[in-house]
Amino acid sequence: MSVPAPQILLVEDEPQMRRFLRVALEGGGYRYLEAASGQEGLTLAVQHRPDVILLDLGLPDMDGLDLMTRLREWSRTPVIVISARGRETDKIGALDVGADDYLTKPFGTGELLARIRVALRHADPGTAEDPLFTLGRWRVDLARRQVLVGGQEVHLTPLEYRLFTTLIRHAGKVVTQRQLLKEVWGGVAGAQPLYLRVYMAQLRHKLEEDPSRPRYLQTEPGVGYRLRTEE
Amino acid sequence: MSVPAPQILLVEDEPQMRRFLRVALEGGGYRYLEAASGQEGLTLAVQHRPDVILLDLGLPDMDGLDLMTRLREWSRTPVIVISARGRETDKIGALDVGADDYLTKPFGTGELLARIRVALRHADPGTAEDPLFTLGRWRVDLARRQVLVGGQEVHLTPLEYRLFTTLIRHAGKVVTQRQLLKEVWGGVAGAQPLYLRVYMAQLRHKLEEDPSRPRYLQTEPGVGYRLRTEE
DNA sequence: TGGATTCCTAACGCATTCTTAACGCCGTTC
DNA sequence: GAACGGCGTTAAGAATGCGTTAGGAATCCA
Repeated sequence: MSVPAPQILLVEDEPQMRRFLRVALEGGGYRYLEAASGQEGLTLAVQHRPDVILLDLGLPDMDGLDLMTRLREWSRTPVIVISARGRETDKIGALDVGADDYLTKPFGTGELLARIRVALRHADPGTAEDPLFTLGRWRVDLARRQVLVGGQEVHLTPLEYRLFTTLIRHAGKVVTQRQLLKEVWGGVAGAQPLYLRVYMAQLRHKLEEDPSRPRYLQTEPGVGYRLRTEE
Repeated sequence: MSVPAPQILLVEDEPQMRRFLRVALEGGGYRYLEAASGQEGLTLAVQHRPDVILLDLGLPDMDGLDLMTRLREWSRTPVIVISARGRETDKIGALDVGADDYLTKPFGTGELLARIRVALRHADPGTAEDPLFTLGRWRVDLARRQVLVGGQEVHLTPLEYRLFTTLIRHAGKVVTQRQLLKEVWGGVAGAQPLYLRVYMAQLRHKLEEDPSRPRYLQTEPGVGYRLRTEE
């Protein structure tokens, strides 16, 4: 399952710098967006909600700090300032109105990309939802280690849970007994096919509507088991 | 009602640099803590849980990147690297193992303080959000380190509080015993699952209505513990 | 330095979970 | 149609893990 690449907005008036950074950013695997003025920068920030903003302070139409202030009124998107001004008061001013980092030109693209990774790391937590596996009335939250049947939580023992999630990982496909024993019991000697029968029965009792006629937890006689995914 | 000043841990072997930064940090209104070696730094980080860590990479007893890696196993405390090494590869390496910022010596104290403010801003995820965690009759003010049960304040020892807030940070999810031991005891060797049983029992006695039938502080046998969030 | 708090550790009883065995059912084979 | 193999079911003992208590060690603070 592929997540779209993070999008970077560059606000910079010098065409030469834009070309340079465009190559660096696209080479780094990011989606790239550019604005040549502060006004355009704000507009694009609203429209595209980039994941990181690179901001040159020396813009023709408005002061960079003003732009920061106006941006921070509604957005907490990480901003990395890139500037030719290396004076300490410039840095302090930018950081204190809400910038997250400050790079003085000239800088290496490697460092810039590393600092972008830091910014993305900061923005990330809480953005991602838990991946859910759903099937019929079942809802499995692998991150929470939680199994719901029709909204009702069902408690699974460690072995039951491992057996179940192993089948989920190979959903739709037949998993051989040998493979299940290896993945669930960890290749410990003495693991017998009998275990599978016992625990599959327990899973069916806890999860299936009619355990004697399993709808999803199906047996492939002589081979193994399979989690049926479609009706 | 005043919140205690943020605490900064400086890990730096040169006494001269320590003196200089101590003055700067205390002058900036921060509580100050120092370590002259990497080992001491890790120990103090575990014991005092500073809000920001300033780390010199050139330590005598261990490599700064190793320290970063070991710290990141259990903590997300912002780390600002201060280093005499200004090579780009040094910066990239440090940032990619988890550092949040990289300052090359010499630097101005004004810039350092501004970057500390940025780090503190990042660590406090909800300036506009609710710093309160509520669940049932519980109210936890993470900023003030205060726990209320039905309006009544309940005193927790440092370890109890850390264990509790660790579960809160992963609310709803199962936290494995290994992970809890790492995050609460700081990966110190000798931490045993027994500790968890003892402290979970204490937490339940202080927080749960019926400690023998916990409603929120739940055990996942063989796996870990979980703070239940929904009824 | 003394007192109080907090932490670590051991021991015991209880609950859950795992393992193992016995038995019944079903389909296939000879 | 009897024998066989594979599977499901149930139950009981064994093993493991968990909760609880308490006392001594370590630490902190005045």
